[in-house]
This record gives sequence, structure tokens and C-alpha cells, in this order.
Amino acid sequence: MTKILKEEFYNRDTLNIVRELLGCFLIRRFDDGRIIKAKIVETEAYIGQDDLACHASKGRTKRTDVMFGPAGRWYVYMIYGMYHCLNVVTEQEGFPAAVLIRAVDPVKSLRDHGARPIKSKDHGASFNGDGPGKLCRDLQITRALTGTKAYTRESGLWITSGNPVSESRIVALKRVGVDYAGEWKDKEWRFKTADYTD
DNA sequence: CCGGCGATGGTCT
DNA sequence: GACCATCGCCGGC
Repeated sequence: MTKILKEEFYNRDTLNIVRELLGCFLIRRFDDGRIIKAKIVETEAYIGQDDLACHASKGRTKRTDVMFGPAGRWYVYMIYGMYHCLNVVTEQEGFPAAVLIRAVDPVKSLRDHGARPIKSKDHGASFNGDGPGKLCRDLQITRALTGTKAYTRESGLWITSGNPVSESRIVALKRVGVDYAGEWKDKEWRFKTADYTD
């Protein structure tokens, strides 16, 4: 029921992917083998070079190169000198687009070989997935993951399917922090599951 | 409870 | 040298 999402899942229209990722599970395996599982509850789309809010609107640079590459790779960048943001690359190679994971709900953590469930608080400081910077901090996600695959376990970070969220429970909102993006700032390309709406 | 602002460094001009 | 897809603190109500 919770199968890893394959590369083909990401090689599609970003506006479908950004909705379908809601309710899916972000799985993080730490270096010591501990695993934490978190439900994706808020996502945001950045689509193409025309989208002035999309980093790729600046062109293909060292930083944005991964967005121009094949789908299903992680794109992690540093923001404000102290936080990271986690994205997964979407669409066909050559077309730069990605989905930002804005919030997750920590479900449970498990020993790598599943012997016994343990509480997420066992991972130390209270896990807080409410915000793109906070979830990266708590899941120890850094730019080192950029370019690695979201559709294999090798990177230690991957996504599995979950219980699909019906359209009626999805809320569309304007994107955050992109007031500079002209007409593109008003696109309602941020999505939350209704259960997590303020 | 809230709005404003400072921290802090990578990236691009 | 300016700009940031953020967060949490602090002061005012």
C-alpha cells in the first residue's frame, strides 16, 4: 500500500504532482539507521523559466542545473544563510520545474529493520515539520542531497504513496514569499490538505 | 496575540 | 554588494 514512487511519477505535469504528493510519505533514514516517516501535508509548485518565482527563471546556472535535469531528483538549496528547502524535480528533462515540500506531519519512526516502533520524540528535539526550513532542519536535509534520487532508498530520503487525498480536501493558496514575481506571485500553486488548514 | 525585524551565507550582478 | 521559496524573538497592544 505504501510503495515507493517511481521516476515516472515525477516525469509529468507539475500541477498534477503537487496535488498528488499530499498524503504521501516522506521517509528519512539517518546515518545510524533510524528511520522517520512523515506525511506530506503542504506543497508548492515552481514551473518553468517563465515563472518569475522559480529559481530557474534566472537561467541555467550551477545552482539551478538540477532543475533542468531528469525528474525525480532532489533539489535542496540554502535560504537566508541558515535554512534549507527541499524540492523534488518534476517534468521532462530540459524543462525546469520542481515541487517544494512545505510541511509534513511526523507519523512515526521505525527501526530500519522494523523490530519495534518508537516515538518520533526519541529522535531528540521535538520534531516539527511545519515549515520548509524546519522540516529540513529536523530531518537533517542539506544541499548534499541535491541531485540524488527521490525514487530509490540509496540517498536515505525517498517518498512512498499513501492514502490519496480527495480533491475536496485539498486547499489551493497563493505561494509564500514571492511578492517580487510580478503576475506570477498570484498563482495559487500552493496546496494543503484541508485537515491541516489553519 | 500580533507584526516587525535581525540572523547569516550562498548565489548572481 | 544585493537579494533571498525562513524562522523565532521581542516589544507593543
